Amino acid sequence: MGRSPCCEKEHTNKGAWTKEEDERLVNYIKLHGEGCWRSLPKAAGLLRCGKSCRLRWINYLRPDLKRGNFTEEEDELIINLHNLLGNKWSLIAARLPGRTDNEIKNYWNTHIKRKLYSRGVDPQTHRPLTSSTTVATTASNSATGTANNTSNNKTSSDNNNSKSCLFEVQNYMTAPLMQVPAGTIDANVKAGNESAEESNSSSGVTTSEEVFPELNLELSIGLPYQLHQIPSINIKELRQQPPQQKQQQVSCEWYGNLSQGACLYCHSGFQNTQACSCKAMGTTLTADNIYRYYRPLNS
DNA sequence: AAGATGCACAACCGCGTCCCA
DNA sequence: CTGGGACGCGGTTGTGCATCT
Repeated sequence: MGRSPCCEKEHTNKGAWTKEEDERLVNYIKLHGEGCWRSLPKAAGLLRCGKSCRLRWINYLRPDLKRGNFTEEEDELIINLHNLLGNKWSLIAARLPGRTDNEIKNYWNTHIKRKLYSRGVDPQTHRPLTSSTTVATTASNSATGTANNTSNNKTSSDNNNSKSCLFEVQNYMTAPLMQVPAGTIDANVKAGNESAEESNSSSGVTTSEEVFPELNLELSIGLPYQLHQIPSINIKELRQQPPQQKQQQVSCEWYGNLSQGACLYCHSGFQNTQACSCKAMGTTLTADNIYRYYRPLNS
């Protein structure tokens, strides 16, 4: 059974937004706030579907967006986060203030992939572009074996790699966070690849229980200043909660359901064990601990 | 100067998830 | 429990601009 269309396509504009449309959208959101995207176009006098309005606002018109080129620091952060999270652009964007998932995704595809190839690193697996890789990665690397052809990488192997990456993260997360040294990615890559390849070459098979030492478990990755910000959880759903429920629901699990915040553990499918420190802390997040795991976009 | 090609990025599309009646 | 609406995400496409030939 098909889904009903999000809008009446014959009565909506498509393509590039005009300045007037932008102004209408911005003015409306300034007055009424975000949300209720389906009804927004009509209320704002726009011949657009709600989805299009939402995208235009989030990716282009939002006042807190950072303009201009990515810094070297941001580059490295994106690479590290991609190593951890795979193609979870929204999660990555949540760690980069002022950047959108779409922007990061585009930047990844146009710049960072090339940068990694030039370093001899496979952008999907974050491993050296050599043929001596593990059995587990052989299938995916067969596509990346044509390292110069990025378009060839847009195959199902990409998906497999993303899933594989997340799966690896999940495996890692079975270890308590504090037992993992907060080393740098570079150091871990250097030390880890050798041991990983060594163990793989001896066994010949990568099992789901094996770990991948090059992954950096320092989950407080982020631009430094945001770690000290006091978050302002100004989310629609939170406002709608009865007052007595608010504190109780500011929990890891609760926030894990919101795309605007990101618990790296929960979003990676990790639940209900000691490694998920935000759960272990109890149900209340504090200003001290929240930024280890979350960065609400509208903070 | 003009067409071809490549690049960057805005925008679209389809699907998954959540929530509620 | 179930079906449908709304939203968000990731992949893909379209388009304008820059560079090359």
